[in-house]
This record gives sequence, structure tokens and C-alpha cells, in this order.
Amino acid sequence: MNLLLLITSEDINFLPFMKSIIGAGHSTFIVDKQVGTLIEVISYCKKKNITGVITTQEHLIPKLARETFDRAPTLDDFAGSMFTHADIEFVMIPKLNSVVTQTYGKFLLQRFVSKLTQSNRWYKSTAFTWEVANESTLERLYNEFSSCIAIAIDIETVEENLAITCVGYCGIWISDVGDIRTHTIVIPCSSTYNLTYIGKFNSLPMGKIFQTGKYDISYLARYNVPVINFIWDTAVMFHCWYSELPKDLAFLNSFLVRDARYWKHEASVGFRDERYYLYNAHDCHNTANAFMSWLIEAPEWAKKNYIIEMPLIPICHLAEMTGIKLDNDRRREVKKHWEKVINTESAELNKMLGVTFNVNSSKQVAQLKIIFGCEDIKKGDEKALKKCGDRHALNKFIFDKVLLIRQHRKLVSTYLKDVGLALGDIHDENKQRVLYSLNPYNTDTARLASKEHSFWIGTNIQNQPREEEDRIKEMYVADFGFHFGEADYAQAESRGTGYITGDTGLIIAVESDKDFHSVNASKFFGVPYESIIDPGTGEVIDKTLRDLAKRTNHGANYYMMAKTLLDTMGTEKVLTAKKLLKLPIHFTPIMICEYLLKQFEQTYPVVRIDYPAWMIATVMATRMLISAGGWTRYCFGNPRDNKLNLNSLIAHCPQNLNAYLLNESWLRVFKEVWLIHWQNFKLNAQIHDSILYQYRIGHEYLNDMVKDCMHNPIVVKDIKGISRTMIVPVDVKCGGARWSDCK
DNA sequence: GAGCGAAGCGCC
DNA sequence: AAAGGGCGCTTCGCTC
Repeated sequence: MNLLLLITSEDINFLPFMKSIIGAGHSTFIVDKQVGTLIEVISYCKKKNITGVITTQEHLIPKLARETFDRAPTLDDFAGSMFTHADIEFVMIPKLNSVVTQTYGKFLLQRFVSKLTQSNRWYKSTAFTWEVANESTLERLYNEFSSCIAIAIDIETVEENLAITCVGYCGIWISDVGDIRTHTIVIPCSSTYNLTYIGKFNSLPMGKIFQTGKYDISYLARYNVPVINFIWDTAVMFHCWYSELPKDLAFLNSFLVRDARYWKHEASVGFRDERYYLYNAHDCHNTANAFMSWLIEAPEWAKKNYIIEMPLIPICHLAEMTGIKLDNDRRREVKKHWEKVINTESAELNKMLGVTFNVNSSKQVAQLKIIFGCEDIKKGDEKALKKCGDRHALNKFIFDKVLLIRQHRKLVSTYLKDVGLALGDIHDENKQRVLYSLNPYNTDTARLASKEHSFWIGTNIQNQPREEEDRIKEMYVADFGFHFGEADYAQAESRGTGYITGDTGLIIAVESDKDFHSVNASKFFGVPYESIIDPGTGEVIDKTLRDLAKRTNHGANYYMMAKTLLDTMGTEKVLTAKKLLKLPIHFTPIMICEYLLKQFEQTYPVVRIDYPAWMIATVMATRMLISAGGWTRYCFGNPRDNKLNLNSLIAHCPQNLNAYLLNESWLRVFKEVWLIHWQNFKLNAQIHDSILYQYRIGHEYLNDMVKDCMHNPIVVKDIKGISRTMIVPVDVKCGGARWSDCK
């Protein structure tokens, strides 16, 4: 076919990539000047017999869409959208520089261009029909929907009072000859009558489809109209296919539906206006179509991933809706404590500097570095400021103070703010709970991610400061009559690395009864194990050397280079290492770090040499990484030419294996403990290698049940094809009325 | 004044 | 040229 590539001057440098993106067999005309009107483009196309236009010219969007916008529409939003004018099809595509700025840039351009060049291969969306339901139509609509095969649901909410404004349902019907038809209704959540019907629709037996439905079902549960048979989630579905791509519904539509057209800007219309319901209907219709397109096109491995991931959703929902009780008095007390400390420290710092200094201001920190002769140190983070401090005793005094104030400000602003949700009597602060969300579809590695709850309150529960002196975990309290328990996997990542790479030295080290980091210290630095740790008492004798081994192991595992290892450890520690290891006097800090990494490499050569090589070969050949649990990751990055891409993939395998095991445990704890003992057991959260829960005092046996659920032997095939069974030991800490008290 | 990206930092 | 992985939240400083 004849194509017009209508681009901007910025795109010109990336034109050479377009040849392979568009593919052979098409005559492509290129225009790189901004066109004034659509007529111009159309007449040009008619002359050249062009039937398809791919364009990056953002200013054309309002003309193509035939609408006016409150805010100028962006290419980011409209990339992948399609329009038709005078029998010519237009597809918006991302800026051509995305070929080099995004790992999946080329892939997406190819995908969008193929809407024109391979149109027959695309799923075509169903016709959009819709209506607002009312008291006179609901019964008939309910009867109609009773015969559909699946329903896509979406709710609209307002933040105030956590209110649902309307609920949309897009039914999917398949005729005897296989034709797919959809129809969408919107039920305003404006009367008891309507709410009753929302409940009835939610209770229909066929499978329900949501986009990030954990959000919707939390509100519907709050309204006591729970959803039956929620088994499809388009965000989960897409994450299971291309975990590295965006997962919002607008993107899914542009990716999965040929005639997709961006609609999210329609959300900003008058509340409960007819157009407000239209927006809701569009969401439902587009969710349904993304769902069907995925079912048709997604490969077998993505569907296998889905079987692994989707069952986590209801368990996460349970944990999210459970939350953790907050001791608000304690929160305020601790907050006051740190505020006082910050005031004192800031006063000292200001006095020394003679100005009011803001430790969080990048500008002011830059000034400070100039004054203290550290202009050459680029960044202003902890590592950099430590380096500034190393230059002079006075510097150390100042920059350490800056870091200390920062650390304490972080506690106050992030972890001690008022995030509790009042339940019942809102004036009784002792009834507050901290909520959070746990999302299986937000990471590349299949770990859960955490952030604030769907109720727009709460916090990420996975990064709460752990040090006792921070006093953060003490404000999280178990419910009355309950204690906390936390069961975690021991040395999960290093163990995984051992089994995945098949480095027998590492497997032996991690499986021995000895302390892993002390074994490493002994191996790396050629000293007897007994000089690191007392074999009789198990006490650490040489803390410094053990710590050095720990840092070296951590750095080397993530494929760190000497310079970064130096930054991480700090010059002081590195020089201590030099002394300790009796390294030649002429060794510079960077040489010392190179030496340390070399020691790791000699100890665990498979990890440091064979594994990266295997990674490059595997991913360059197949783009796929398949874990022992059967999870497949499609990798867009190029690990051969880009070290950061390589690093992320090196980290992926152990991280994913670990996440898989914990997710399996998460399911088992739900099925084997919560379902049976729910009166005496609460499931709180997953924190990457641990499960946090509560058990009723007097029911301590539940700790053992959790431990049993986490005992999941797994056969891991190493990079050479040798299979071994890996069992990760579980440590249980329990008995705390506060999270900080678990021992 | 709202919105956004970058930097910094908490966890594993 | 050189580059430590995976996340989410806050502050700052800038633009619109």
C-alpha cells in the first residue's frame, strides 16, 4: 500500500529506523514539514494514491478527532489512536526518538504501524452502543444481561466520602455463528433501587472483567454489593504478556484494538452529566474489547502466567481490606520526638552556617558543596555527601549533620504523617487503621508492589523503616487479643542465585549450617572461618570482615563495577579493607574494590562470568526468561549492548524465583490457614521475602501452620540444564503486640 | 496554583 | 563513556 509518514523535524534523525519498522512491500512518502490543515494532507494523499497516514504531528489531533479540547491533547495520550477522513486512515505514533529512548520503542512503532500495513491481523472492536439505565429499564436489562457470557464492569467514584457515583456494565454476547456483540449500560448510584440492581448485576454468575478491579471491588464491598466471579483483570492480563509495558486502560486499548481512540480526557466533565456516564460507558466497552483482543492474540505463555498471577488478586484484596491498627497516640508521640530532634539539629546547623539551611534543597546543597570545596562531586545524595565529608574533619561534621536531618525529616514527612482511616466513630482515633494496596501487576519481576489504598488513604507497607531507633514499627499494633507474626525466607536471593546459576560453590555456601556472609569472608579473604565467627557460641568475632564480605557479595550479585562498589562502601571502609587484607601500599581505593570483586569472581565464577554470558545469549536469541515456577518474562532491553539492561535481567531471575515462592506461600496461607481459622488469623501483607500476619493469642499453633505453608520445594534448572530441588528455610518471628516487638 | 520530572531515600 | 536490581512517596524547582 501507499503510506504517508508525516513527521516533525525532530524525527528526521531517526528515519533510518523506519525502513525496518514499516517493512517491505509498501511505498512510503515522507513529509517532515508541519502541515496547516487536514485538507492539505488529504489532497496530497489523493494525488499519490495514499490510503494510510502515520504521523507524529501532535497539532493535528484536534483536527483528526473533530473536537475541541480543554487542554491541548498530547501525542503520549493519542499514540496508537486511529482516525478516518475521506477514506484515509490516520494512525498517531510516538515520536520517532522513542526507538532509542525506550527499550520497547521500536516494538511499539511496529505495532502501531501494522494497524495500517497488516490491518487484517487486528482485532476489531465491537460496535459501541450504550444507555443510562433507569427504574423503568433495569429489570429488562437485567434479564438481557443474564444471557451474556461475560461482563466488563467499571465504577466511577468521588474521593469525598469514598462514594460510588455510577457503575457501568458491558455485556458480551456471542451468537450461534460466533459473532460478538456488546452492549453497555450505566447505572447511576443514586437510589436504593439502583443500588439493589447494582448488587443484582454484581451477583450474576458469569465471569466479570475489570481493569485493575481490586480498586472497584473494594468500593463495591464497602457498599455491600460484592462482585461474584471476578476472574478477568485486563491489567493483570497485560502484565502477564508484556510486564515491561504500561498497563493503563488507554494504553491497552491503543495496543490491543485497531480502531482505538483515546478517550480519557472525557473524564473531566460535569459530575453526573450525561457525558459523565458516557465516559463510564467508554471505559467498560474498552475494557471488554481489550479483554477479547487479549484472549484472541495473547500467546500460550502469557495465559500460563495469568493462571499464576490472577489467583493472587483476591488474597491481596483480603489483606488490603484488613489493614493494620494504628496507635495514633504513639504516632504523635514519636512524631513529636523526631520534630524536636530536627529542630535542635537544624538550629545547630544553621548556627554553624550562619543561614537558614534547607537540607532538602538541591540548590542549597549545591552551594554548600562549593563552599566546602566539593564542587566536583556531582550528586547530593547520601553517598555523595559522605564523600564530601571524607575530605576534611570540618566537612564531615557539617555533611553528617545534613544527612542526619534529612533522615529524620524523612521519618516525619513520609512515615509519621496522619494516614489512618477512621472506621466507625470517626472521632475515636483509636479505631484508626492503616490501609495499603498490594498489587501483583506493578513489577517486572512478579513481586507484589505496595502503595496507598484504593480509598486514597494509607501508605506503602513494604518500605517501613526497620531500625528500632527509628520507632516507626511500634505504632503498628495487633488487633485486640492478637499478636503479630512474620515469617520470612532465609537468604532467599543468594540461595536462588546459587540454584539458578548452578554455581556449586555458592550452593554449598548457602546450604551450609555456617553463617553465609562469614563463609564468604573466609573464602574471599583467605582467613579461617573460625576467625570470623566463634564456632562454639556462634558470636561474630570479626564484624568488619564479615560486613565487607556482605557488601562485596551484594554488589557482585547485582553485577556492580568497582567504582560503584567504592561509592557504596565509602572510601573509609575501603581503606580499612586495604589494611585488613594487607593489600599493597600503592593500591588506590578503586583498585581495592577491583580486588574485592575479583575475590568474588574467583570464589563464584559461574555467577560472575557464566551467568551473564548465558543471559546475553538467551535473551538475544529468544527474548524470553522462563523461571522454575513457569513464569515467562518477555524482555525488551538489549543486554548485550546495554549494561543496565543486562543488570536488570541478571537481577530478575533470583528476584522472580523468590517472588514466585512467596506468592505460592501467600496462596497456601490463605487456603490452608485463613479459610479455616479466619476467626483466629489475619493476613496482613507480603514484604518481598516475608509474610506479615496476626494470630489470636492462645493459637500459637498457627505460626507453625504458616511455616508449613511456606515450605515449598521447587525444582530449579540451572543455566547448564542441571536440575536440583531447592528448599528455602523459613524463620518465624512472633509474639509482638506491636510490629516492632516480633522476636 | 496545578502539574510534572528529577532527586533523594525508605524497604527487600 | 560508564552504568547495582526491584518498587513508591516526598520535596524541590520549574513550567504552564
